Amino acid sequence: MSYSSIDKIQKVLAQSVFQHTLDKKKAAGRALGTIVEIITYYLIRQWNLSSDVTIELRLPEFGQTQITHNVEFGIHPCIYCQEYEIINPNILPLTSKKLLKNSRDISEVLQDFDLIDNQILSRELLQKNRCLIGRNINENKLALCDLKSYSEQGAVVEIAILKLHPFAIFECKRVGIEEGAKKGPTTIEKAKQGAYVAKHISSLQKIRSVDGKVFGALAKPDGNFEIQPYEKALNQMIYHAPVTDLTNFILTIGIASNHGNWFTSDNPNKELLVLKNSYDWLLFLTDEGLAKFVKELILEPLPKFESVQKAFLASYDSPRSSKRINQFTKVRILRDAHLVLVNYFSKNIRQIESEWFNLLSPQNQPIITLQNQLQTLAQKEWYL
DNA sequence: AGAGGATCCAGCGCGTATGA
DNA sequence: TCATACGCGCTGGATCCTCT
Repeated sequence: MSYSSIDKIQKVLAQSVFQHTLDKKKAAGRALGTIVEIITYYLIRQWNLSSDVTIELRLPEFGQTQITHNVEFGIHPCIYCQEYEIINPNILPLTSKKLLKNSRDISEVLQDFDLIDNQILSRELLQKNRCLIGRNINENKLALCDLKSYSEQGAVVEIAILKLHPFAIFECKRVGIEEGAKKGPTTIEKAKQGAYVAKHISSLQKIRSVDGKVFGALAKPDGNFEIQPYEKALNQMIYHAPVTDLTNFILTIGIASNHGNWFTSDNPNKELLVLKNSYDWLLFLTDEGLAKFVKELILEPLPKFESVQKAFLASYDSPRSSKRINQFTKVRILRDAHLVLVNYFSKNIRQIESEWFNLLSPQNQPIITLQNQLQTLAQKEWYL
């Protein structure tokens, strides 16, 4: 069976997996939104940023810290990162507490941290991606755990200490095709929600001149502003600024799934313009990319990919009961499905970069420039 | 009045905090 | 470990509003 578009796939999922829900299409759409997030997460990992990520972090607005926003993915300065072997994890579930109990080294690394007890790997072999295990409020640091390998004999975990404040964030959006609609989505509020967050979290703020040119106003510690053309300001921050200038600077990246309905002839919808003008980078996850992911890993998986399908179906294909928990999300995922995804992205990264993503802004830049900017920021000497 | 765009909101999913 | 309450936010259809 061939699926020509994600809209068709959404309908297939609605009929097959989401039959029991009140609104099949809506439920399928919601699940596809989760898949966009998963694709984004495994792309970030494949870009060698896996040690720097947080998921669903509450981020305060710049200069207005009483207002916070949950951001999907934050990329943070990493000031420490080390793998540790846990010889006897003492059966599942593997928790933050058990890490400390079984490794003196980890206890030492985390001695200044308040422990956050989370399950890194549950009895059912569901793992928590980028599991938060500690917080140091005074020094604005987070401790995270990433499960590297697991067997009944032991586990290897990576412990990373990150600065609380990210230097980049990713937000994902999906807008499906409305039944009977000839035009694109008119869900401006979604675009505005994303735009609001993108415009309120960084110390480098976007302002406009009377002729519509965009300038960056950088709030300096001494209370003054440094104003220059936005692109120039952004480049300076990423490539030349010392870390002391980067306090509260955040590069914003939006990922929107595209179904060819964001344009009317050559004119981008207002929704798209809002997003484009708000994020530093706006990428389309293509119809083909999302459809390929769902087809190859969920609808018609090869035997080696079946654990992804299993995790997806176990999460959705029956009425939701209090017992059932989703095992296919960016945060909680079946360990085997995670391993499949890591492998899939590693093998197909070139194709994913070139065929799954289109760049909307900045124009005329390849996706490698984004990767390069993120890595440049990650490699600055943050601890100085 | 009706077309089409803007806004609202139901239903659902998810993460966290809390407390037993 | 489990249950529950709560806050937040996503999707897509329903409804409201504006313009002609």
